Amino acid sequence: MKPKILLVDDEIPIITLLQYNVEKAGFQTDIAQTGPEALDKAINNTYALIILDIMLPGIEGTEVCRQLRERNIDTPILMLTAKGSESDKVTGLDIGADDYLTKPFSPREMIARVQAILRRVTEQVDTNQAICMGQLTIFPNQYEAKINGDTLDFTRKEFDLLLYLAENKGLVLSREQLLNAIWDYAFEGSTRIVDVHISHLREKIEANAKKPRFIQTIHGLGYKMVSVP
Amino acid sequence: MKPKILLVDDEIPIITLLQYNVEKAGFQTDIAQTGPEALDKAINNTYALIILDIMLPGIEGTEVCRQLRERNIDTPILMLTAKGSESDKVTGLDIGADDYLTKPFSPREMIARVQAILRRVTEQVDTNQAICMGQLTIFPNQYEAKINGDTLDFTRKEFDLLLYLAENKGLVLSREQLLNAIWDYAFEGSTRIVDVHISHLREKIEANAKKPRFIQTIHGLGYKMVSVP
DNA sequence: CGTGTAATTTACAAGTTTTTAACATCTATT
DNA sequence: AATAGATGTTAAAAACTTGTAAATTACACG
Repeated sequence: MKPKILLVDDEIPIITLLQYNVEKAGFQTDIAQTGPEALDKAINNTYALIILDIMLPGIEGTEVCRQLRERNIDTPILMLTAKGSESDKVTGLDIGADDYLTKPFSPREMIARVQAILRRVTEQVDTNQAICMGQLTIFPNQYEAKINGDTLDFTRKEFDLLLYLAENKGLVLSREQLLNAIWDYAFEGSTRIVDVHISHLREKIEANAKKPRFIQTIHGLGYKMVSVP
Repeated sequence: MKPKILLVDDEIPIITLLQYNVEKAGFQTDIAQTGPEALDKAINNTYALIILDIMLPGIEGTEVCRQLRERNIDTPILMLTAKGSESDKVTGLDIGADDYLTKPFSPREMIARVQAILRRVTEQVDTNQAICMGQLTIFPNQYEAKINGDTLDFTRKEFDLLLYLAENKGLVLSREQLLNAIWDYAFEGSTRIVDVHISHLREKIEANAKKPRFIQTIHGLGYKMVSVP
């Protein structure tokens, strides 16, 4: 799906110009003509970017920007400023905009800036490949997992174990295999380490479940992770 | 070395006028008199700017412009148009020109536009982009960050570290990774230098927070920056 | 050459995780 | 149902990691 960009300006000709060029560059658009409308839309939707004029009736663009940041809405913002005065530029960035553009601007430059901002943002998404298992999503590079949107924290061994189970979901893994994979070397003798960590893991990811769901015990063999409990 | 500008027009008197003024303004020049010649030169050389007449024998100026953009050649283009009707074509602004100028024009105005475009382009290289993380905004080019509008001061290492964390926000970065990224080479042995700088950073950006917020410690692994603490 | 600032090392307390060990509970088999 | 072995759970000990203050070194600048 194409990324969606919110265009905020009170002048129809500017909106039209923006819309034409932004859509031509391969984005979807949404429009707001006043500060309150922009706030409302930005809060209740997910945009890839907001192009925000500084001069708006009602609430100023700077104020819209500041209020969004206050609510920890991190959508990248490209500010449009009318004058080239330094003060405008500084205040634009001060309040949490990602970049600014002085009117009049060439459409090409505008698109270049839009893409520069998005490039920076999407570069991160690349590194975010996740492992999905029903309600549970694991983010290997962030040492983090989410269940129904709630973030779960793990200790290192717990996370390594969870990740290994998830990477081999559906397979029965013996304690020995898990020891070799996660503890780097074969523990001598018998140890219950794996069981203890499994127990902790279950406590975290199966908090409100009576029976083990994601992690199943295969008696006499080991453990197995299943994606749809 | 002086920036080089490609002048494209089929009328020698116009070329001469352009050349005289552009060179007087401190640029080098190159000349093309037909569309194909212009395309060839623009593709095989690097110019700071192209001044392109819309009326050309063979291929029209608009077509030259479109073909260049199609090849992802981003050299800024200033179009020259004869009358209002022609200028419409350009103001449609979908052919990728950066600005246009209606003939007849004053040399002074032409130079002003040339310089405006070049300023915009060079500015774009690395000005104003900020990194935004909720209340915290980082200005990479200014060695400065603001939190709720208050300016924070950092030492160089602190800022480098903050910036690197911010650029990789969400990702867990090991001490070794940070050392490689910010200290340029791998420190031998064990050192606590990263921790010490993290401690200083936190003191500055998390002044009134009990628990670490922006910078999280991932025990046994390293640190991770999050935009919504 | 001092002086002041920043960078680094050191040291140790405080904090967290991992492991062990012990006991409770469960499962399969007779 | 009894039993032996396997698994679940918990708490405390051990091992390791991190936070930070203070001491030391490096370094730029007058």
